[in-house]
Amino acid sequence: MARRYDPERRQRIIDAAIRVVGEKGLAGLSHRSAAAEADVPLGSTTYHFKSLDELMVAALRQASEGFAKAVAAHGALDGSGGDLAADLARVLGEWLGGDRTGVELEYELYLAALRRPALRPVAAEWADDLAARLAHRTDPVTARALVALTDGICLQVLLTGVPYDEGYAREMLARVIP
Amino acid sequence: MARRYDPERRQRIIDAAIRVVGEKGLAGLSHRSAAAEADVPLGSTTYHFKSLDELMVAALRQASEGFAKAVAAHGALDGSGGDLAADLARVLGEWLGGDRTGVELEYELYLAALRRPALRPVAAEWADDLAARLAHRTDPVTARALVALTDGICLQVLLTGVPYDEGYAREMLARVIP
DNA sequence: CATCGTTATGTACGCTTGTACACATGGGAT
DNA sequence: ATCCCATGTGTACAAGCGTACATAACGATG
Repeated sequence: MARRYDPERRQRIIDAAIRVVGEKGLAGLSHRSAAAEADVPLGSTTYHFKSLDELMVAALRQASEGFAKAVAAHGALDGSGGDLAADLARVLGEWLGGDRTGVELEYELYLAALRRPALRPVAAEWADDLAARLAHRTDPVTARALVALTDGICLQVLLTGVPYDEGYAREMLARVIP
Repeated sequence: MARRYDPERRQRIIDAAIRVVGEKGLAGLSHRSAAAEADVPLGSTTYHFKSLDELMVAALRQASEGFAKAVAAHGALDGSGGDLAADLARVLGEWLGGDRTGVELEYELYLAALRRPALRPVAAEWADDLAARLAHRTDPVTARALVALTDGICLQVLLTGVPYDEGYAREMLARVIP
């Protein structure tokens, strides 16, 4: 048989699951679809992830961590001075500008977390991470409000099809910063 | 046979679908679950709603209209003077305070629209309706930002389990109002 | 080399799903 | 009275699902 004793089998399944969610949505993720995408037999996914929730948690956690690292690597939010609202608006623009797979995946996580308690810590973790990052440049209370407004703006863009308006976002974010 | 030629059959199915979504989530809605809840045979739901999307749109549209009417009847946002931020924060508090079925259903609709284009007009309609209502007390641009911040705050409450803090909401909403 | 536990694989079972379709029924038009 | 057609009903089918499980293959350990 091909590819037996694959030391990175589990990781490859997670990567495949992320691709599946990105393409077909969370509802399209199953043991079978992940297995097909990863090119492994069905039994392999059920072995590494006893329940489907387990696979979902692993995939979504890795996806959101990946995003967090991308933002961190970008570094736009790390500077201690300057215009925080403008920086955040620019990061949002870049996030929403290119491939939206990551964005949609993030909010799909939100949606799923509403009904699946197992995912709630993952969603909360992501929001807390961004809030903590913002708290370096403002107070924690304001940071949380910025996260909330950010979420709302992204949802509006994703749902209405209206293109992202960086100037508008910057102004509204600036209003929240005291 | 019982209850043949039921003139409100279609309506009863929609009501049942809303109850199903409230209890089991959007993922739990199927022709069969709605039929069982409405106490009608399977063929009846497939007759009145050719596709499942059709049933979902009908149910969620009615649910969001119901919410809009409830807010309108409350009248807290209609006054021309006073503290808009406080009023909005209070309405949110009442919405989030009691039975959260309606809230969860609303945001389930919101987030599900990300992947189901059929639902997007319904979600956009709901947001536009709230924005229009707020625009009576402030400018349209600010109104949209208030909707965004509102959405973000609600999501944070729903996803993190942190109790709703009306004072915090009022202050952050007030910052957005110029 | 023998043994053991981990990892891998294929298959099977029971269940739910969307959808199609043939048939029944009765109200309204003629 | 008769016919038509919208409405109602039951059943069947193929597909997809999660999960369980018996078996096989390997690495490590003795």
